[in-house]
Amino acid sequence: MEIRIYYECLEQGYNYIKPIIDEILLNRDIPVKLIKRSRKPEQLPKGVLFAIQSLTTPDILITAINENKEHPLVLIEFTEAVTTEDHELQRTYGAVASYLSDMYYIKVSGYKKSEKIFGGAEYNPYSTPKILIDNFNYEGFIIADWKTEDENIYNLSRSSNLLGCPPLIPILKDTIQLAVKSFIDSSENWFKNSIVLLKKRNTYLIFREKVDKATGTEVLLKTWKEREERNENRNNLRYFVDKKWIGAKINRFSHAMDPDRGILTFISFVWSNSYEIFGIYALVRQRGEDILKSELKNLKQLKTKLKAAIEKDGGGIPKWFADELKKVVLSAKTLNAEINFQPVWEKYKNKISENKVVMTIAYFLDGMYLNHNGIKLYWDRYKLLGKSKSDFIPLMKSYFGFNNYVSAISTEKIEMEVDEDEVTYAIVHRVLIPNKFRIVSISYPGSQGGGAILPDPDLGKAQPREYPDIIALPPEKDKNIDVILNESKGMFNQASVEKDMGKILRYKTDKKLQKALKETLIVAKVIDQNDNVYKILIGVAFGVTNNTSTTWKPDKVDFIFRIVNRENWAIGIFNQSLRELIPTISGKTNFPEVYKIVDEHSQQNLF
DNA sequence: GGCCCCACTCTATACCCGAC
DNA sequence: GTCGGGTATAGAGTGGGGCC
Repeated sequence: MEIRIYYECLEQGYNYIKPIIDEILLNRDIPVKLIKRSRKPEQLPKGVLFAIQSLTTPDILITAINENKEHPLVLIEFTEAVTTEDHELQRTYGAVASYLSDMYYIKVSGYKKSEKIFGGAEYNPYSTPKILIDNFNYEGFIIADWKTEDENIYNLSRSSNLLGCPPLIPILKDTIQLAVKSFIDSSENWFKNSIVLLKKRNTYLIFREKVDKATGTEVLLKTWKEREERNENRNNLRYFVDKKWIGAKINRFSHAMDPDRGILTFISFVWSNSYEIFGIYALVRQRGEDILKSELKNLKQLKTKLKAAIEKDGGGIPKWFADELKKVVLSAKTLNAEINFQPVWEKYKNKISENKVVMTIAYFLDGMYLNHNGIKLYWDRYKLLGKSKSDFIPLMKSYFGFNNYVSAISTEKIEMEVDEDEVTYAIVHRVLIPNKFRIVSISYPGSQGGGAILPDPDLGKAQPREYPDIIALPPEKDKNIDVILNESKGMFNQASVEKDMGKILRYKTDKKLQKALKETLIVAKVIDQNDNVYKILIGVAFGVTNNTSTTWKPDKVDFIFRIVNRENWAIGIFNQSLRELIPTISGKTNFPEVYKIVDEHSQQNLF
C-alpha cells in the first residue's frame, strides 16, 4: 500500500495536504509519496489517471496503490477567482472527471470581493454540487470555503507562513482523511463507505445544508430561458434553451476555447440524456472589427465572417479543422442550411483528441451552429465514441478509460535539479520567513492569482498585469519602506534569467510601475496611503549544478539566490541594509523527497 | 503554439424621475 | 401618459500573464 500526492505547487502538496494524510496514517507503515504532476497527460499510461488529466489539470490529486493498482481518491482544486456564473461553470471539468472516476472533488474557493466595478452574473456555487446530487446521485463534490481576511474582503486569508494555502479547512481535512482511511479498509468499496462516514460529520452536515438550499438544474435552465426572452438581440445571448436542445455560445477558438470549453463540457455532462447539446460559434462580435461586428443576414456574409473569425481565433484550432469549416460553408446553399459534418470527423478520426478544442466540440456536442441564425452542422458523437446512440456518460467513461484501473505510474526520484516552484519555495521558507520578512504575495507557477500589479488602470482589462514571483517587505515597518521583488527561475539559463531580470528591473526606474506597486501594497493593506515606498530591491533566484558555468555577472540586482545541486542554497546580497536583515547567507534546502513521472513513451524507446 | 488562469470593461436594458 | 435623459444593473465578452 502506498499513498501518493500529485501536486503542482510544493507548498500545497507538502506543507498543506501531506500533514493531513500523515495524521491519519499515524502508526501505520504506509509511505506517502510526493510526485510532481506532469502537465501533459500523454506521458501517462492509458487508464483512469490519464483519463482524468485529459479533462482537467488538478492542483492536487491524491491516489492510493493497492496490489499495484493505482486508484484516485481525491482531486483538489484551489481557486482564487471572484465568483461569477461564468467562472463557476467554466471550472467544472474537475467535478466531471471526479464523478466519472468515483472519487472526491474538493473545490477550495471563497467569496473574494473585487475592489473594481465588476460584471458577471450571480451564481450560487453550491448549485453545482446540488445539480450533481440531483442528477447523478454524486455526493463527492465538496466545497471547502476559503475565507477572506477579517479586515480585508479583497484578500483571501492564508495559512500562517503558507502563502499559497488557505488556513486549514475542517471539511477538507475530514474528506481527505476519511477517503484515505476507507481505502485502507477496503480498496473495493472505499468511496461508498467513506461517504457514509462523512455524512455523519458535522462539517459535512453544515455544507450539505447549504447545498440542499441551493437551486438545481431546473432553475438554471429557467434563468437562461428568461434571459433569452428578455433579450431582443440573440447575438448577445450566452445560453440557448430550446425544447429539444441546449446551446452555449463559443466566443472564440483561441485561448483553448476558454472559458467556453468548460461550459460546454458541463452542460453536455448534465443534459446529454435529455437534450441535444449545441455550440454556437459567434460570428457577430460586439467588439470585433467591421466584418465581425455587423449583423449576419445572408450566406455571403457568413462566408466572409467565418473567414474573419477563424483568422482572429488563429491557432486555436488545427488547420485541417479550419479548412474543413470553410469548405463546408462554401458548399452551403442557404444561410440556415443543415449539413452533416460526420464525414469530416470520420476522415480525421485519429486527430480529434490531439486538440482540446476539437475534442470538446466533436465528443461533447451534437452539432454546432455558425452563429445562432446560420448554418447548422450536425453529427453523431455516439458513433465517434464507438457506439451508436446510447447513454453518454457510460460511453464517455469507457472511451476515456475512467473505469480502467491500471498498474501504478512509474516514478523516479528527483536528484540534482530544481524547478521554479521549488526555487520560490526555498527563498520564501529558508530566507524570508526565518528572517521575519512580511510577505505580501507569492506567485507559484501553479498557484497565481494574488498580488497582481496593475500599472495602467485606465486601460481597463486591456492593461497589462504583472505578477512578480515574490513581493515582500522587511520586518520592521518604517516610514521609508523598502520593497523586495524577486523573480524565480528553475535551472539557470542565462537568456531566460536575463529576460526576467530585465522585466523586474523596470521597477527601479519606471514611475508608473512604482505607483502601481504602491497601489498593490495599499490594497493588500500592508502600507497606508501616507507611507513612502523608499527603495525597490530586486532579486533573482535560480538553480545550478556544480558544473554550471559561473561567468555570468549580473550587476544591477540587489541579491541573487542560488540553489546548488538541489541540496544547498546561498544568497549573495549587494545592498547594505538588506545584508543586515539576512545574517545567514547559506544553508541546506531541506526539500522533501520528491518524485517525477517517468515518461512511458521515452521509456519504451529504451527497448 | 497550446493551454490554463484570471480580471474586469463594455453594452444593452431596466428603471427612475421630472417636465410637459 | 409619454418623452427624454440620467443612472443602475445584468450579463456578455475578451485580453494579458505565464508556464511548458
